[in-house]
Parts: sequence; structure tokens; C-alpha cells
Amino acid sequence: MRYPASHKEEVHQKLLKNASEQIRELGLDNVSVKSVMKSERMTVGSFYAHFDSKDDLLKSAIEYAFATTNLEFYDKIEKRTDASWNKKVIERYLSDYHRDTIALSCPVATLMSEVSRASDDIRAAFENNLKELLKRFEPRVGKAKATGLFALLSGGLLMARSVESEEYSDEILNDCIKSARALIKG
Amino acid sequence: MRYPASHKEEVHQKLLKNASEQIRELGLDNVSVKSVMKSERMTVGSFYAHFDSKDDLLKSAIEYAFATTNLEFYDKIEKRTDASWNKKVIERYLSDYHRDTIALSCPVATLMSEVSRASDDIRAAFENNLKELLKRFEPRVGKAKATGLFALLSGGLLMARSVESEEYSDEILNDCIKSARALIKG
DNA sequence: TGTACATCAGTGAACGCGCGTTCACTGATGTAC
DNA sequence: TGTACATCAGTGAACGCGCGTTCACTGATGTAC
Repeated sequence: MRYPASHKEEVHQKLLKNASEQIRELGLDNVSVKSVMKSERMTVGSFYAHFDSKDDLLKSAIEYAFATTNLEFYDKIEKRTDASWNKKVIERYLSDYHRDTIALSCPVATLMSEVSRASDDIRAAFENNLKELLKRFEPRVGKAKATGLFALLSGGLLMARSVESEEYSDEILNDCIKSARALIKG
Repeated sequence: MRYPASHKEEVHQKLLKNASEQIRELGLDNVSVKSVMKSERMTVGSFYAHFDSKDDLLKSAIEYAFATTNLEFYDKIEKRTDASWNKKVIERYLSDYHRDTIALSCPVATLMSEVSRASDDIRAAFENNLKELLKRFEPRVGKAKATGLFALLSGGLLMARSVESEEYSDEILNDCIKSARALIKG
């Protein structure tokens, strides 16, 4: 089954994409080599033709998650005025769609809890990506509020996901939207 | 080794206390029956004399974590005026001590990510405890801001824990303190 | 063009390990007489 | 008071299972002549 190099690279990218969704959907700890290979109908044996180790996979999958989220979430609204950008970011981040589409959601919110217990290697990679992300907020609301606003957004999203009642979850999102606006004004 | 009932109850409480610290320190997924029993120098076999199952342990340990944190963190400052209470809560929640003492820290911040993937049972218990906790904030800052402020605090604490550099982590805490104050004012 | 060979992505069984749970057993204590 | 027995918290080995990793093997494809 020797394929041209581009085929292997294609498979590699698909595995990364699936892994980046699985780490968000299931949590870093609950993604297995088998579950990732199975996502492309392959068996565990060839995993090591694509990645050095499971740790290598997780690190790469985190990077992939950041890259695609930036593309999907921030690049598209980059040209807006501050007021319009602020409004859009808050509403999109704290939307029920973002809350429910965990596999494609913001890696900071979804992963920061597990990353805080991960290796220095992974924490350093996470830190770089977080800093890059906050750079998009800083020119809009100032440095301190960029961090605070993002803490509110990510914390609010996690809170909305961690309760059982959907009604209460919606309330959390709405209260956080109101608070995010108050924060920017305050 | 038949002891009076009080002895077994004492051991049970110690196991719960240790488990409640381990779930925060290591994460729900990384606490094992063995690690909990080992914390009292006991062997795995007698675990089932104290708990129905590992799930039962986790649920009880979460409840225990909420109960003791409320006692330690909120009950002690309950009598303060609003301004003094707000200041104290923000500073204590976003202190380096709280960031670094993970085993005794706020269960909402530490567990919400894993709870969002847990059973309905656990999510319902978590929701009740979260609501009780937010009731302490509501008379101080109003309903919407209670939720938003707590999202900012818990999100900020998690962000500070998830980066590698201590210097940047301190910065996150400080920026979140400033933002929390702006939120209350805004 | 046709044939022989080299390549290497992918297979699937095996490895040692830690997990949650079960269970026959131990032995210090409380109770009955 | 002293002895025999019942209790039951705790022990430690065993269970089946899924994990990350390794490795001998397969077989479709590209290359050389």
C-alpha cells in the first residue's frame, strides 16, 4: 500500500483534525490512540507511522485546535470596528451554539482545566497560543480588560456547560453577556 | 478488628477529605480507588465497606469539597459590608495562594471542565451547589453580575493555572482583579 | 511493454501495566453467659 | 471474672478489561531494466 507522500500527509491531517475534536469533546485524558485511529477506520498499529507518541499527538492536536478556532472565530471578524467586534465576540462566544458544539469550540475554555495539570511542555505551548489569542482582544478593550473579559467568557462558557438544566444554562449565558458588556463599560 | 461505629465513620470522613483534595489536585479522571485508600494507608479491598462504587466516591467527594470550601472561604466573611465583601472575595479568589493551593481550592473552577462531561447525576449535584454558591454573590452585586463576576473569577483562576510562566500567571491574576472591579462598577 | 524488485502505510497480535470490582480470609474487639 | 462465640473493618490475590507501545508481517504501488 505505498501511496504518494501527499496521501500520508492527508491522512495525518485528518487524524489531527479528528484528534483536535476528540480532545475537546472527551477531554485530553479520555482520548485514546485507538479512538483517534478508529476515526479514520484504521488500526492502532499504524499510529506510530504518524506520531512519535501519544504526548506528541496531544500537543499537535492542541495546536491544531487553536489554529482552526482562530481561523473560524476571529479572522472572519477582524475588520470590524471595536464596538461591532466587541458585540460580536461576546454574543458568539456565549451563544448556545458555542456551548453545545464542544468538539469545535474554543480550546482555552475546553482545555485549560486539564492543561493546568499537564506537562511543562504542553503548558508552555498553551501559554503561547493564549497570548496570541489575547492580542486580538487588547487593541479592542485594553490589556487588563482583554484578560478579564476573556476570563469571563471562558469561565461563563464552562459554567453553562457544567449544569444539568438547559434553562439554567441559558440563564448563565445571558447573565454573562450582560456582565461582559458591563465590564467593557466599567 | 471490630471497632466502635465512630471509628469507621472517622475513617470514612478522612477518606472523603483526602478524596476531595485528590479530585482537585489530580482531576476527577486521575483519582483511583487505590490512591484514595493509600492516603489512609489502607488497601483497595476495604474501599467497598465505605463506598458503593467509585462513582459514589466521586459524587460524595464533590459535595465534601463544596461544603468545606463554603466554610473556609465564604462563611468567615459573611458579616462584612458589601464593599468590603466584594474587595475581599475578589482579592482572595484571585490570590496566588488560591491559585497554588489546588487541593483546597474552589471546586467550581477546578472541576467544572470535567463535570461538564460527567453523568447527569453529577452535573445535577454540581448545579445545586453552584446555585447555592451564587446566592452569596447575588445580594452583593445583583443577579446577573453575580454570575458574570463568578465566571470571571473562576475563568481567571483557571487561566492563571494553565500557563507555564509564573510571571505571566501573576499578570493574569492582577488583570482579572482590575477587571472584576470594573465589572462591579460597570 | 513486461517483469522483478524495493518501499513503506497499514494490519493485528502480543507485551506489561493499572484500573474497578469481587471475594475468601484474618483477627481484634464487643457481647453473652 | 473468665471463656466461647459473633461481628465486621480491613487484607491481598484474583478477575476481565482497556491502555500505550512494539513488531513481524502484508500487499499495493513506484521504479529499474
